[in-house]
Amino acid sequence: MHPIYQLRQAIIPLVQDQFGHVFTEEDIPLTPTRKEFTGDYTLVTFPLTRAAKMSPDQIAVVLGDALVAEAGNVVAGYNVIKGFLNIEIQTAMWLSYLEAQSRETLPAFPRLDERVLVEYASPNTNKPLHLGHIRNILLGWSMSQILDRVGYDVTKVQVVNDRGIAICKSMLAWQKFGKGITPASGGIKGDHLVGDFYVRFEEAFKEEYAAWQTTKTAENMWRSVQESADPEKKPVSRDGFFKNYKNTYFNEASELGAEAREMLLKWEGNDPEVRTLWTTMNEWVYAGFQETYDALGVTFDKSYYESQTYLLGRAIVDKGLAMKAFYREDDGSVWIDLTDVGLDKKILLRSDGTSVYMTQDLGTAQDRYSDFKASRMVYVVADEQNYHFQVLFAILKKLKAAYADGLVHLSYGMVELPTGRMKSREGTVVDADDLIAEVIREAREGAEERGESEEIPAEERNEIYRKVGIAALKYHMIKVNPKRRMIFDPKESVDLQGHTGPYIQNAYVRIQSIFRKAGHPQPNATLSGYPLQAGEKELLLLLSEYPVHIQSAADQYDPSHVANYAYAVAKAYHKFYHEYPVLRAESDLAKEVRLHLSLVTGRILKDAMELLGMEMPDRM
RNA sequence: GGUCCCAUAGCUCAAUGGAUAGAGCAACUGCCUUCUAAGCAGUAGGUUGCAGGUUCGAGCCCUGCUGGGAUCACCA
Repeated sequence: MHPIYQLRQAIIPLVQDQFGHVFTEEDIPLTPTRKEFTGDYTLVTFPLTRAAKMSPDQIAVVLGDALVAEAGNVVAGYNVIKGFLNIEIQTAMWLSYLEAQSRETLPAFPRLDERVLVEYASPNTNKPLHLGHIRNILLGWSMSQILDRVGYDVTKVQVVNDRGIAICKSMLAWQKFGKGITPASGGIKGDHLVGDFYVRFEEAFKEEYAAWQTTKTAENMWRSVQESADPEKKPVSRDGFFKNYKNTYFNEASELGAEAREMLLKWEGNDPEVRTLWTTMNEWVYAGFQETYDALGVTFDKSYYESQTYLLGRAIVDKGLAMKAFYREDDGSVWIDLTDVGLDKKILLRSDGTSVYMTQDLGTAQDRYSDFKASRMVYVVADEQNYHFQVLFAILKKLKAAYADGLVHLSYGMVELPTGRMKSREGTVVDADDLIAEVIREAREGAEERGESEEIPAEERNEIYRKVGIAALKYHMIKVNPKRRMIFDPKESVDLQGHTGPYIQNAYVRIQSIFRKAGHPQPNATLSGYPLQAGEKELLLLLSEYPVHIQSAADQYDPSHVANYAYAVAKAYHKFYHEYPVLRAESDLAKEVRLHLSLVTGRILKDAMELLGMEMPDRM
């Protein structure tokens, strides 16, 4: 049993008897004692001053004395500094806690018999995955692992945006310029091939548009704009005008635009030829995505495809109208008024009867609920869609959906480069596959420079480089609070030293190395009587906090809590490792205690990293 | 303009309303004949954007301001 649990059990009745104040387990103001003071836990006495009618110091002394007298098996002693009651736990408690921990496997959370669905990664099929997707994927994956660990049944889903004008552009460019190339014939990963044709389309369109701007039609248009310009307003430059006009041109005058839109219409009309091409190219993309997912070590329980869900939501519109939650305008469009909850009015059905993105999401939510009966749904989506999810959740609440109270938008900040936002037009998008290859290469070069792994067989060595490189990348992204906008410096993401994934792996590797030489600790060893030293106790106290950090990561939907905790443990272990010899410990008992500490540390590090999607090598 | 998010060391980030705000990187100094130096120890670096307020106690909560970002489509 965790000493802090017993301490709480001792404190509650004492505080009630002495001061008539009732603490619950959760609101006892008990924190780990800061390093510069002696003690294990600190009770803050200020909240008791009113009930006790005493000064904080007096309260601390009264409680300290009572704890020593009545819970002497738990509390060894105390000191009081400025109203803070620093409590020292009996060493025997810590040793038996360590014994128990090394026998158990991992922190056990009761199963909750509640399903939570996590949506993460919503790629478009016209482009390969990039840095932003990586953040999304890592957050979603680790959040799923963490929710599973604290007791939920987790279902992981992705939404694939596989339809629309964008994929038609790729298809059209492939028809025009592809000469029948396939991923196999061109030796190109499928998602990259399709992405290349998307770029190819944009280039061709840009050329067409530039040529058109020199025509008489364009010239006349520009002239009439100038003539009708409001003299009060700042004049628009010719370039500026045509930049703004680009979309209109695409929709109204462009030949390529017309062809792409025609393709989209054919797609919607189930034209066999277009559908076949669409299926073929999307399959290429999925094979490519799968490679990237494999490299990142993530899986999904189910994929939803926009082509199958984009018409959903009509039934909900009818229901909303029947419930009078929605209303119909004279032109036939359907709206919801959310001004009463501080939002705006939102359209749900256009006047021509077609639906919008929001309607589709309403339908998809309902669809998923009938698929999985999840009481909670977590959407891992970038913060540019905060408003969208506010509205979506508010609508579902108005519709009294059964799952309305369990909706969470795990909103994460956009990933930017030191040079600013990623712009596909400027070629500054960091490709996921390139980045993965780069971090693994960096891990290899780092190891070869050190020249320590030469005796390891090549195959195992490559596996180590992969684990180390991927951990460097993943840890770099997952250690920061999700809602924070992230500046991603590629140079730093391949760092292998300091506050990094490999640093944590290294602590684990040191532990495994000790076990290879000294064997594992005795499962039923008795550790009592050992005088725990400061650095040993510091490590043990930190280890004992693990479940708290998993729980807070789950409660706050923030895996970075686990990441930062794992770093703290690794740091404490590195320090311990340097300070206290294990193989050459001063006594058998000391050696046994340190082996136990190492065992529990290794287990927690490995588990924490697994929750974050990182693998541990045994050697590096 | 409305709404939401962010602002902490030169840079990237931590810090359940609790004590003297911590790490890493970069810089400098030590430590490999000793369990893996991807490590350890140390030096230096701060008016937590500004001004008020609440509190025994504020980086954290409230108000106002400044700066940055997102969003407010019959787009997705």
